[in-house]
Amino acid sequence: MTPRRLVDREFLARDALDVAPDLLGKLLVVDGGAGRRVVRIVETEAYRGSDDPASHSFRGPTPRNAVMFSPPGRLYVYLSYGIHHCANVVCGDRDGHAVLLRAAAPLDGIDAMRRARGRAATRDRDLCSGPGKLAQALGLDRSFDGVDLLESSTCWLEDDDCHPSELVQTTRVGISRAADEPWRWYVADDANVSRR
DNA sequence: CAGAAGATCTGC
DNA sequence: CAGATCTTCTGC
Repeated sequence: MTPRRLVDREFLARDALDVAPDLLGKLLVVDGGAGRRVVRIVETEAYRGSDDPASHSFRGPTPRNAVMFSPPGRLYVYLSYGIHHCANVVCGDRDGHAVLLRAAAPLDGIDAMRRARGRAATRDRDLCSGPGKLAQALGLDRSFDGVDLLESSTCWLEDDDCHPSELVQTTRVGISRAADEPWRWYVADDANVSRR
């Protein structure tokens, strides 16, 4: 059994543009009531505060996005379209930067993920192949907003020295403003990436 | 205070 | 391809 190495604060205290590609291949672990669930991150997007009209933090702090302006390493979780939750890792230096976790490969606790996802999830690659699916599979909701991934015993990021061979950089999904910025990254040829 | 938009997903 | 579903923010 290899020792667990957490993604550290310094790693996350950088521009979202640097953190987003570097989070590919890292492990996200949720150890809650439904048992231990582990996924490997395969798709991310950078959101860049006041430099990014598509970011929730573009116009400064509000009650909803307050966590985005806290120190790096917190989870920012919001409700999307009144139905789905989306989970982000706050990064940068209290400047509203965050990385949206868009897709992941299920590694452990797959039964729990399938139960959480319900009827639509038949194949493993349908469990976490989108931000809403990922949050649902892992049970991440608004109650996780503000959780410190470096201090929590329920939710954290691990580095097990997995380095994806080839990354693809392209434009972000589902936004209307700053739609041309190439701030989305995913692992090439990974079956769990959204919209394939 | 009303209205519109929204970092999505699913089933038809 | 449209409906689900509701919170948040903006403009009047």
